[in-house]
Amino acid sequence: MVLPENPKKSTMKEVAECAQVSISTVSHVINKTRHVDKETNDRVLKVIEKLNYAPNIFARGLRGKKIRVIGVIISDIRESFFAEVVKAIELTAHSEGYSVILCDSEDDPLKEQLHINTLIQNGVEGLIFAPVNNSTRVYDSVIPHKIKAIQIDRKVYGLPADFVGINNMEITKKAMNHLFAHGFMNVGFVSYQTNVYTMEQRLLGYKMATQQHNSAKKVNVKFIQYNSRDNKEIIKSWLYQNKEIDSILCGNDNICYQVLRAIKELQYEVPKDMGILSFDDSKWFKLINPSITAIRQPTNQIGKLATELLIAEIQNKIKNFSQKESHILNAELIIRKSCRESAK
Amino acid sequence: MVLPENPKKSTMKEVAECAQVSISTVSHVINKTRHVDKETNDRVLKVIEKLNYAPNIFARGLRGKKIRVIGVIISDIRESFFAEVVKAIELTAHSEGYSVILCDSEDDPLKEQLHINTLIQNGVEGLIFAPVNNSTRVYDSVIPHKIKAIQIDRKVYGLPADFVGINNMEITKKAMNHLFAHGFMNVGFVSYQTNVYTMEQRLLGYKMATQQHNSAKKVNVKFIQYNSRDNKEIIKSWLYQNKEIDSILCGNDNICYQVLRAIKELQYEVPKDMGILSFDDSKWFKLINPSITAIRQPTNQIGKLATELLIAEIQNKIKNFSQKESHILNAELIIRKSCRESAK
DNA sequence: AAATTTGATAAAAACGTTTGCGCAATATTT
DNA sequence: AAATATTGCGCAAACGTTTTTATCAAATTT
Repeated sequence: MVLPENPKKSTMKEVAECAQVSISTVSHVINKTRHVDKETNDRVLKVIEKLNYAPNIFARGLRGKKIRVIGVIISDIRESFFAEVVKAIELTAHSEGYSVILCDSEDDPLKEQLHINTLIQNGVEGLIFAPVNNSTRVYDSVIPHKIKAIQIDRKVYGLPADFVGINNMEITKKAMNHLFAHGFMNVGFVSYQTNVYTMEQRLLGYKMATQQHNSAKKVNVKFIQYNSRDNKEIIKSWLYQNKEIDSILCGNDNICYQVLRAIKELQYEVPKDMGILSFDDSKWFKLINPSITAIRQPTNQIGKLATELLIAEIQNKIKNFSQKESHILNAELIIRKSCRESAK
Repeated sequence: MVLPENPKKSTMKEVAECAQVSISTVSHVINKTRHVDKETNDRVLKVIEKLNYAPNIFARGLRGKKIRVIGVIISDIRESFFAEVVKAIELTAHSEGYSVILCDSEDDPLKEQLHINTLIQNGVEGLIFAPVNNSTRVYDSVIPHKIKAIQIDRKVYGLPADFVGINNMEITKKAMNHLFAHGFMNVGFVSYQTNVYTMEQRLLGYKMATQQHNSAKKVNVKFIQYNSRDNKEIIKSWLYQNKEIDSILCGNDNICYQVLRAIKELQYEVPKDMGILSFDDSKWFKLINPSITAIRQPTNQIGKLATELLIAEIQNKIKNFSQKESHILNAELIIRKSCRESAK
């Protein structure tokens, strides 16, 4: 391996000396912040190239310059939804010259608070996060630092942050009606217990659709813990105790996985004995037999839009500070074969 | 939302004034870097608490203090293998007080180089990366900055970085022998084309096992592009042109997905017409019918060990600089039902 | 009792940028 | 030709820490 000519980090001062100009001129050349004579400019650039110079980010940050780093806090990077969103965030951020610090909250408010604090201490210019719960308390620390923030997936009211997410209530209703239309009369809902508006909306959609369809029917919701190992067993006993349930709406692909395992062990057949419909369209849904009908969220769009909004706000290309908006994207129902006619 | 008492970022100077001590005393209290009178110490701490003071990371970094950020470069966070490894990296790093900047190289050497440069500019103390190819040229820029690095998954010789990965050749042989033992005579190998030692080892294992089993048999390898949309079709035509192939070893779960789709469209039956064995144990493998036999990599261990090694090196808790080690962990063959007796 | 050591803190010099201020020299207007 | 505007650039003061050196009293040793 060949070492570059100058093995130690060079500074602006060295560049200045080597190019026979003042430090300030070098700075202005780099930042294009005032006019510099073409000839001088080229000379400086050449020296920068030769010395392999790159500005010291700490000195820059200290002088109040933007350092182009954003923080992202999500529940768990292993969830396909978040992996896809983060991928889109990364791509968009990098294309605008921003780096991304990733944090998993694991839906733990304490971890969330901790991450917010470290991110702010690390000097991030902005934050994209999926709030753990409805408490605005956790975000108080963001305000005094004037950090811009965007909330994704889950929405908390009263937060000074735009929201990017989907039309949860409507798509849930649509999914429910799809189930009803195919003869499923008793839809159960399995989801993680999270105290956020998003979940409220889904529940509302679920309840409204159920009651609209047949007001006598009762709703049946099973909340499971995010990190619990017993979820399969819990679902099994729930199904065992609620024999009238003929179909399940799953809160995400991971939950659907647990549900499918439970169903398999109970030797129920999909869709004959049990209809399945899941939030988040895992690619594996296409391959499973029967293939799984799913609600596809526009993960790329969510990540891209959130990042674009954040960066626009950071760069003050944007409106009134106090007016925060919700950006509601459309989720899509992908119809496959797990919701055919029910036998019950 | 209640705003904290002091809405603007406070500085050390303010703390000093408020506590009636000098700035240096405050610094020493914070860093525990010299003895301070108990009473003074407590007073300073109380003021810090009250003013909600946190040190400015840029000023710190400028003075050469460690800032506890590491960079991670992997191919694509949406790949389950990397998502799991990154998760483990994050957990370990956070528990040691480090933050993680995430970058996807997308197996593009240019992006890799770009990311390395920005990470270094962002002042990361260390790097964990899955090299895109065998060229050491890309990493030259790391050396002069004295950034510690660990390579994971893929190994490049001559890089001044420890390696953490698995016993690729051995596990590949083991997988092949499992196929042979179940009557599959013509194993095809589908993988991404990457020019790294890891892949060479897998290929070697594949070839050695094939020739050891029956020296007359020829090897049959199909390389596909990482981001290509045509992979399913490419695999179909490859299988169409190589009718003798009775089983497939897949380079990862994503490839396995493409292979399974191709097979489904060709209306082959697994395992009767085609045996399947895949690197990377996706949770969905358990649910697919038939369930897929897979090579499980210890992703948590890989991420954890890599991070621990890196942090140990950063903190100089470690040995001779020039002596780099390979840490080879054991992958595991998870036997399921996609490799039963062949009918061919 | 003078000399030395120790203990506790303060003062000030870095670290490498950005940026407001100002000064020439040249070009343009009166 | 004098007055004014423009162009091109250097000087030096921040930014908020860490860390070396200095100070000054009290405690200990001679």
